[in-house]
Amino acid sequence: MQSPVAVLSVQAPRDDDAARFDVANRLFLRLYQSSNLMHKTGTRAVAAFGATTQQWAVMGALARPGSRESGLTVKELIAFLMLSRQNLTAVIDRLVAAGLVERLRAGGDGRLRHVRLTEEGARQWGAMGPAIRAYYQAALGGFSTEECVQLFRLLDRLRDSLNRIAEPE
Amino acid sequence: MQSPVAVLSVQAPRDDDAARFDVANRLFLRLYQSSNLMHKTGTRAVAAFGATTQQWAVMGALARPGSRESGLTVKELIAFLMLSRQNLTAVIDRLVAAGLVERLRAGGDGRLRHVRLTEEGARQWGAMGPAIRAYYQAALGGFSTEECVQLFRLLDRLRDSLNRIAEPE
DNA sequence: GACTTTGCATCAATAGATTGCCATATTAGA
DNA sequence: TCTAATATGGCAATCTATTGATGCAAAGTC
Repeated sequence: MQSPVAVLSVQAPRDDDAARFDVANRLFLRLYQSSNLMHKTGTRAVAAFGATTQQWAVMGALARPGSRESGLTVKELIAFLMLSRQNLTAVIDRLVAAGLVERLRAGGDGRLRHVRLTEEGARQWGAMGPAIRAYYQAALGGFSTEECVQLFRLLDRLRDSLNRIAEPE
Repeated sequence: MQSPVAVLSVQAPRDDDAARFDVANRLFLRLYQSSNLMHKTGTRAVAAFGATTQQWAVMGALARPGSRESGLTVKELIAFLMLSRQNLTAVIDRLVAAGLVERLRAGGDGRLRHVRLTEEGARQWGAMGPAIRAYYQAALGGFSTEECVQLFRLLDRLRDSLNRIAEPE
C-alpha cells in the first residue's frame, strides 16, 4: 500500500492513476465510517429526547427562521435533506406520532401539505440545543474553524458531484 | 461553553461560537447527504453484480494482498469497517449465501473464524474493478489529487474524533 | 370534458445499522 | 480445576434507507 504522501509527489500518469484510485478507496471508506459513527454517536447524544439523527435533521430544517411559521412542503424537505419520499414520509410519521410535528393543508395549491413543528416540537427542539452544541464541540474539538470550513466545502462539492451522478436528467 | 479555539481567537467569543455552530450544522448535513448519495450511487454502480456498497467494502477488505490467502477474522473486519458485529454478520451471511465468501475454522485459536473470498468471490471482485474505477472517477472527477488527499485527511481525523466519542473506555 | 402532470400517501420487499440479551465454544488465568 | 474473559452466532426490536408499484387528489393543458 502507498502512503498518501506519495500522492503529493510528481509522478508519471499511470502512477498518478493508481494513486488516485488508492486515495479514492481510502476516502470513501472514511466517509462510510464517519457517517456510521455520526449516526451512532449523534443518536446517543439526543437519545434522552427519544430522537435520532434523522429526526434531528428534519426538526432542524423546520426550526429555521424562514420555516418556523408555515413549515415546509414534503417536496422542499426532500430537496433539503436529499432522501427518498418514502423514507421521509416514514420519518415524518414517527415525528407526528410523537406529537412534535404536524401536517397541514395549506391554502393555495391544494395538493401541498406543509410539515410544521408543533408547540411541543419547538419546545423540544429548544431543549435539544445544548446537547447538540455539546455534540458538535466534542466531534469537532480538534478542528480549527478554518478546517471546519474546509471540510464543509469539500463535502459540499462531493455531495454536488454525487448528486449529479444520482440524477442524470 | 467555549471552544478552545474561541479562547485563542482575537474575535469576540460569542460570534466565533455562533459561527462554529453554524459551520458544524452545515458540515454534518453535508456528511449526511454525501453518505446517502454514496450508498445510492455506489450500489447502482455495482448493481449489475448484485452487490451493495457494504458488500463491496467487505470484499475489498478481503481482497487486499495481506488478507487474500487466509482471510480476516470477524473481529478484524469489525475493526476495519467499524460496524457492529450483528450487522457485519448479516452482511457476511448474504455474501456466503451468494457464494462469494466463506467462513473457515482456522488452526490455532479455535474461537476464531476466518472470513475469506471464495474463488468465485475473487473472480467477481476482479470483474467489479472497472465499475469501481469508473465510479471513483465520476464521483471525484472535479477534484484534484491534492484535494482528494485533503478531504481524506480531514475525514480521517473526523472519524478518529467520532470514534473517540463512541468508545469512551 | 379528457388528458397529463404534479404532490403526496400507502403497501411491499430488501438491505443496513443500531441496541440488547442469550447461548456456546474456546482460551487463559487464578 | 474452577472461573473469567474472549470470539462468535442467534434472536429480537427499532429505525433508516432504497426501489418499485398503486392510488388519489388537485392543478394545468389541449
